[in-house]
Amino acid sequence: MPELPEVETVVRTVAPYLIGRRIIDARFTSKFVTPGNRAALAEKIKGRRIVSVRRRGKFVVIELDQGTLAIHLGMTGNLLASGKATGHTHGYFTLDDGVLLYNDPRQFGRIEWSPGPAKRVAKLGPEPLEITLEEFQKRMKRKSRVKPLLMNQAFIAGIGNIYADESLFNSGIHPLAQASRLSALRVAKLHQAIRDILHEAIEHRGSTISDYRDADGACGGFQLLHKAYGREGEPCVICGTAIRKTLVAQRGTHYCPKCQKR
DNA sequence: CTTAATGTTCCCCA
DNA sequence: TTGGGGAACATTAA
Repeated sequence: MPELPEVETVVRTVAPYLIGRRIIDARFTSKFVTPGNRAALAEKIKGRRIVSVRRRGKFVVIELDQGTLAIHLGMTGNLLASGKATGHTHGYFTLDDGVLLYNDPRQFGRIEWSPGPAKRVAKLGPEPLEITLEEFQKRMKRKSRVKPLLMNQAFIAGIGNIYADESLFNSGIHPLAQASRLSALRVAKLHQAIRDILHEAIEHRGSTISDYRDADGACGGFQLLHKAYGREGEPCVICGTAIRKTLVAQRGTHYCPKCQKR
């Protein structure tokens, strides 16, 4: 569920509930979401005060007065500022004012604590909304196909399946095009398309395909504006050709066979 | 019953 | 070292 725009929306909606709060108690119930000693993890954060809540790539980074929590929402994770625990609640934080729930049916998400700065975000590539065109051009000199490269979090942090498809559609680039063989003009178009798509998706509070909700439980709205993702067989908004769906790096990939060239 | 789903990681092979 | 293919993780819905 969560790519950069969704995680950004979660951070913006959850931060006001969390900043300055003290964690009174924490409970974790999944050996997948919280590998290792879950009781020890709870003890480490019990009594800590929340200093800041930020996004890095697809991670929610919660800075405590001692240590840092890095939360990845995986495919079906939700961070909610209210609600009752269910069978899918694998993290439950009692705050001095309010609660914080981590729900995740598939349990692909992770909640990790580091004594210092979040260790998990250290190896992430640059933020797509901050990288300059020059830096982007340099990094694109790779033999990899362009779509899997965009989804590689060490290459650029925050783009997933939806926004890779949408960015490639908007720049007219075929998902199987080799990154290093794209002209400078097309690289510049892609750089701009990524920025435009992510900004627009954040404005619309992300895309809700199935599970994604913000911290208040609200759906996003950007799924209504997708031009490629999830539109197999529907007409391309530019040329009318049916959008095609194939498999690229084991992920469903949507593109216009006429507008997007290799 | 089978397939696919907003993600990541690990193993194998070239 | 880089890159591609496949599997694994757990659950639900079509």
